[in-house]
Amino acid sequence: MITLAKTYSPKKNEEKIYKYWGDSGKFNPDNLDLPKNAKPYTIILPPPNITDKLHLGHSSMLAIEDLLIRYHRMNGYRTLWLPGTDHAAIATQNVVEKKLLKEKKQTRHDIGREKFMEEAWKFMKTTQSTILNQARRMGASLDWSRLAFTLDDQRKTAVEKMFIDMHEAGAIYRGKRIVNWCPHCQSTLADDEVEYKAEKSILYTFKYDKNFPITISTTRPETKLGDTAIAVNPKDSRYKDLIGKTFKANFCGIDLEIKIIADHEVDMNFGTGALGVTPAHAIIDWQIAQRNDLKTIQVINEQGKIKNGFKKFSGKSALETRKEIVKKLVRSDLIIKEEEIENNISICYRCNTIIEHLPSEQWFISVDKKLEKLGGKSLKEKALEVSRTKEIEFIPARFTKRYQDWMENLHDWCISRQIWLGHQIPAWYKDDEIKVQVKTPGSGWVRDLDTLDTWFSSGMWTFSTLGWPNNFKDNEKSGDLTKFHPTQVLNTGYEILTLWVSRMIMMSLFAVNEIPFEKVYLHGMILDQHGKKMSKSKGNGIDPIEMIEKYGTDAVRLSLLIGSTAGNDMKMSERKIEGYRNLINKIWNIARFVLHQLEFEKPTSTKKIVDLTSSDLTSADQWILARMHQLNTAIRKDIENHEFSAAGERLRKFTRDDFADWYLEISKIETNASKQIILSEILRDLLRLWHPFAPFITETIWQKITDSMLMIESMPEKTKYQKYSREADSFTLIKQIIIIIRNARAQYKLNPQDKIEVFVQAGDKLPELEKEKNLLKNLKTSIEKIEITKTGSEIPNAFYGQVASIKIYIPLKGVVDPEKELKKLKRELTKLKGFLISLDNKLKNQQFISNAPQEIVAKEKAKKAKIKIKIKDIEKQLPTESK
RNA sequence: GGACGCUUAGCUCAGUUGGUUAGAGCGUUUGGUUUACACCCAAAAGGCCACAGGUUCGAAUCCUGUAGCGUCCACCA
Repeated sequence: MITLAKTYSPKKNEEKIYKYWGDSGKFNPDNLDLPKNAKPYTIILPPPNITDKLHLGHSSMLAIEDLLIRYHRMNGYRTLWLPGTDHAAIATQNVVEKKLLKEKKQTRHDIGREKFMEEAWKFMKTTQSTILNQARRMGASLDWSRLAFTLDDQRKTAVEKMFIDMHEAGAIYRGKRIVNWCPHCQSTLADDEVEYKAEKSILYTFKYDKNFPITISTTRPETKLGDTAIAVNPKDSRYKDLIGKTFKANFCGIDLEIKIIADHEVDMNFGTGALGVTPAHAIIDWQIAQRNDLKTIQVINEQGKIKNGFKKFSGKSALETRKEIVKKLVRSDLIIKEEEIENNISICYRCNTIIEHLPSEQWFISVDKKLEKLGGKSLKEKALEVSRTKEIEFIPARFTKRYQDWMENLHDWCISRQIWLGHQIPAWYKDDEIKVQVKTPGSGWVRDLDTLDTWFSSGMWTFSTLGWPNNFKDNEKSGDLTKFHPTQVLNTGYEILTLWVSRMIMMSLFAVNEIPFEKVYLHGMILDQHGKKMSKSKGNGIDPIEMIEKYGTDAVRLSLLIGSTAGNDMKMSERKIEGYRNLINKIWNIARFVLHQLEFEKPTSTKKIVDLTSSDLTSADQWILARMHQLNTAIRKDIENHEFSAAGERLRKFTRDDFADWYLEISKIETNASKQIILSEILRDLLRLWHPFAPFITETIWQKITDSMLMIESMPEKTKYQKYSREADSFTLIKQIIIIIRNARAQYKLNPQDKIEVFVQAGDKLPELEKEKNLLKNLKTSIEKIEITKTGSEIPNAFYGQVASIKIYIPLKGVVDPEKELKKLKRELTKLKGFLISLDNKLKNQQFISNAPQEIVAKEKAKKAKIKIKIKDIEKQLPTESK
């Protein structure tokens, strides 16, 4: 006989179970016992940044993905979940730099590139092992044999090949552009790595010098040292006469040559309607300069200081210079207005330093260039096409629009970064020559010191992890790439939809000529109980590992899976996790009861569920089997629709309300021969269904009752309980009677020892209820006397009672259908009634059809058609369900 | 400035093509130690579905507007 401890202890079992799974090798799809044509199911884990340990957001991602993976593995798919981590370039470099400064009081420049990288690798190795261990604690069934890192050797080969290929195809070019420059990180930033902070700044309205004919406005007077033009709107009558002329000006001691030009981008209503054009330090100005062939004068250098050649300003910081210039302008009486305005300043997303816009030589990916490789389409066009044709589906669908809007407005992507941590760009320079290749072209050639944007390597993630480029020769896939690409789902937070997802789509289309994934499931953020973002600095974070220690992994997983829907944020609290710990314990006790009650020995049943006939079954048996059928089919639908919360709630409802609270109670009274089969089979199938949600407890119980591994068992057959799907009537009646008795008991405030008499008017159901009389009496109802008759003529027709005894009269009129069936039928009848009324009205009012707009007529027609079909359905049902 | 989302019980949220009386968990109150479980069981209270219009026989659900909250994008000299 098998016994279980009184409460389930996650701590005692989880590590053991995870090791058991891992040792079996079954995380690796190559070790699964599958037919050759088994369909693939692949998820590539979005690689967590290697900067820090995992937070609850990662746990949520792991829970969702592991659920999908386990579900599909149990449904016979060739299931691969591939783990990895991301070197996160700037982010990690900053962390390592901070650490270096704190521990050794050194900067990266003090120790040099090579030494720094040694430190970085040491750091990354430690963090990686922390992250991977955390993933294991979450129960993630990742194929560790395929572990990848965005900066490892295999990925290095892939990244270099990609760069060279794209350069050859003309998709990568080197050019001078205004870039976002972080003076602290000493690097360029991509547009979406720049953040904005609302701040009050002063808008100065002034003239360059006394004789200058036009007044301009700016919040950054120091950049005006590099002005080469003033742009006005061509429609602006105030400046019409000046357009085309060039003026000399002496701006705070610096000589400027200002051309007056017309440009449609200029807003006539802002400031004076005249824009001082500083081509080197503003993006719009740069564009205006390009259009009008203006000179570019760079004022601010890479350190955020004024460049040489600006006399006394040279070498001073931008802010200092601004103050001096303002002072000087005031003294010369050139300032016309100073007003405080609310504007956004750009800051670095990593270090919050104010960004400078500088012209710089950088590497770019061209998103608009038509590429031969893509059949004459540009990366942008291709990436839009796959979302428009629904080749890639976004869940929830509303994110399709966000993706497309963003894609349409995408500019060329600057991919070079002046940092050390990352993939060094495979480009070589000698005098004015550039060669793009990995090995040095010979003596005198110097390699580009820059590294690639971190999204360049993570954008290649779906195929670089599956063996590209080795597995891709002559446009033919081989190996893992054939087996597992395109992947099925990418599950990630909506905040990196644009940052990452879009890049992956472009890179995959270019490299392997196919989409990287079929579906993008976007999950929300995990917030604290007040709806605030969890962050280290606020100290409001919940540490997943701490919660796992306290409540067990299964409870943490359930708290993340149930009660959250795609694309929506979720508030998390410890109390929630505690609630699911209780549910986990309930499952444990259900198993404990089943094993104890039936003195269950393994292996057992000779007969199977499908062999049972209705003569073997009581009404309760039939009812639970019918409920089980509903559960089994609905769960599949839920998971396949990515409605994990609904699936979990359905399971909880069945497990607790139906199975534990009703059926197990009844099995204490009824002891027919089929009980053992039903109890043990439902227990087993419940464990299977729960497994993707709560893998540890289900496997722990499974190990007690079988010799196999639950993780690679099959889900219960879809049709397993089908033959019982319609046999739930009698027990539904019993449930109703008991609920009425319980209500009466509460209403009359009876004590448990108070006895009651019950009279049931059963109508057609008399024979069935007579059979169940015993069950009714024994189901903790304290019924002293029960009388079931066909009609109510010889029994009292009202409640009446005294303190210690009460008689309850329960009329059951005619046929009582299974709740759901009845509800459905009634809904249809209501619709039918409504339709007839509306049809009547519309016939009376013939103008409707002729006057109504086309789309409304069409809608009406569709509605009618729909209802007509329903009427047919009802007509089919009515004879058997007659009233 | 542009786009999107949210507003449902005290709290956290479901609510699937419009359809009898709007659901769940937690919390609260009441009763119960019934031999799987107090990490339990039974029951009760609690909702003008943000507001105002509209479409419809019928609206939490569809449309328009308003307010509050939130997210993303762009960035203004």
